[in-house]
Amino acid sequence: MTRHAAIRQQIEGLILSGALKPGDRLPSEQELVAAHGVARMTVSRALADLVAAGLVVRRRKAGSFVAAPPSEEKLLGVPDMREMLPGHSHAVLKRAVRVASAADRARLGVVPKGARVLALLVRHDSEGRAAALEDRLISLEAVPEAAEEPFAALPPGTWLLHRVPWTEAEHRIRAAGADAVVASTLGMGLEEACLVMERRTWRGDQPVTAARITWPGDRHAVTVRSVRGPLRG
Amino acid sequence: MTRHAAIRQQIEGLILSGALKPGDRLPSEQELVAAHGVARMTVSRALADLVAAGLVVRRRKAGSFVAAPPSEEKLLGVPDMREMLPGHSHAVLKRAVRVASAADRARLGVVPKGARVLALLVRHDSEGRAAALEDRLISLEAVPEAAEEPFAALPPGTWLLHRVPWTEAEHRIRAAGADAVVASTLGMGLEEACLVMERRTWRGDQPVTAARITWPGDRHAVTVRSVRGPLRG
DNA sequence: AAGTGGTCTAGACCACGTC
DNA sequence: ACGTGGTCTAGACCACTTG
Repeated sequence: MTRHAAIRQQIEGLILSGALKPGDRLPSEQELVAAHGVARMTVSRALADLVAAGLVVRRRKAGSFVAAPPSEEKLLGVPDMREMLPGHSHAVLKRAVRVASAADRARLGVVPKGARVLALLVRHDSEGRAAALEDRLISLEAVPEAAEEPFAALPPGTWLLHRVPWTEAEHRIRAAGADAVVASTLGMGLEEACLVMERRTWRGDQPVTAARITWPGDRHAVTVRSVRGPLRG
Repeated sequence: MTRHAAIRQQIEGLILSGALKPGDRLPSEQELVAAHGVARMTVSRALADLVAAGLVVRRRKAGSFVAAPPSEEKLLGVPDMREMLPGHSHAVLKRAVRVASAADRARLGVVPKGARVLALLVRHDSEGRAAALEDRLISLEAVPEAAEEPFAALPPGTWLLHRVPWTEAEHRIRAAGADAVVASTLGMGLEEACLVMERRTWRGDQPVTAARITWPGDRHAVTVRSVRGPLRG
C-alpha cells in the first residue's frame, strides 16, 4: 500500500465509522505531515483523493472538513425531491414500531431475528397536491433514536442523512401498476402506470433503511444529465 | 488558469473533437514535459485528471491512450443491455431515412430545418424472448455514415459509440402504459405498466441521437449501486 | 533491457479568506 | 497579518510490462 493511500484510508475510516462527523475539522496539512513523517505533497494527495470521493471539503485558511453526505437522491445524480417539487411538504400517514416480520427482513436484507423496525408511510405533496408515496422501513438496530422521532419537520430520508453515515446504497427503478393504497393516495386509477424507486442503504454490513417511493408515471420522470470531459459538473 | 489545467484542456479538446480517437496514443510524460516546459509532476497531474474524467487510460511501459467511451448505459451507472440480458440479440424492425419532421426535431433538439434523420425501430431479445423495444432517431447531420449502416452485427447504441465522441448525454426515466405497438411487440396487455428510458446525446451543441427504450415493467428494473469512500468502484 | 508510469521528497511561491 | 490550501519545481527511486 502506498503512503498516500494509507493516510487516506485512516481518515476515511474515521469518517465512515462516525468518529468524525460532518463539519468536523481535520488536522491541517502541516499537522498531518508531522504526524506521518511524509512530505507535504503526499498528504496533499491523500486529501485530494478524499475530496474527489466527496468525503472532505477544503477551504483556504479555514482548513479541511468532513463533508455533509449527499442526499439519497443526489447519489443517483438526480435532483432532490425538495428542489424538484415546488412547494414541497409531507405528511406521515402511518407509523409503527414492530418486530421485523419475514417480509421486513427480506426488504432490509440481513437483520437479526427479533430486531425491531420502524415502518413509515409518508405522502409527499407539491403545492398541496399529492406527488409521491413513500413506504419506508428503518432498522432500529442501526438507528435506535428514530423510534422517538416524529418526522414532522424533516422527511425521514433527509433526517436519516444527518444521523447515519451510510457506506453503501442501492437504487432500483421499475414500473408497476398502482395498487389500491397508491391509487387512492395519489388520486389515480387502479393499475395505472407508476414509477417505483426502491432505495436501500447500509453502513458496513448493517442495513439502515429501505424505502419505496411511488410516483404517478405520467406526472414524473427521473432525469440524469452527464457531461464528458470536465471533472466536476 | 493553472498550468496543469491548460495542459489537460488541450488534450481534452483533441479527444472530444475527435482529432484523437479511442486507442490513440498520447505523448509520453517526458515528451509533454519537453513540449510545455514544465516539471513532470505538473504533466502527471494533468493526465491523472484525464484518467479521473474517464478520457484516458495509462499503462506502464506502454504509454497513455485515449479511453474507449463508456456505453450509453454505463453512463447511468447501469450495467449494459448486453451484460444484463443473457443471450442477447436484436432485430431491426423498421428503418427509414427522412427529412426531420417537427416531431423529430422536437425529440432531437435543435436540428436545422430540412436536415435528414435515420429512424429505427429495434427489438431486443433475451434468449429468444422479446425484452425491450428501442425507438431511435439518429441525426444524419452528425453521423452521415449511419445512412448506409444495416445495424446487423451491432445494435445502434453500441455502433454509435465507436463513431461519435459525444460530449453530453441526458437520461429520462419514466413509467407509461403500453401502447399498441409496444404491447404487440413485447407480448403484453394494452396500458400495462412499462419502464421507459429516454436518452439523448450531443456533441457540443449538435444533437447526435435520441433513443426511447421501453421495457415491460414487471420484467425489468434499473439498478444502481453506490459505494461511499473508495475512489473507484 | 529499457522505457513507461507511480510515487515520493524537500523545498518554494502564491492566492485566498478568516481573523 | 497570518495560516491555510493550491500549485509548481527538479530532482529521485521503484515497479511494471512490453518489445
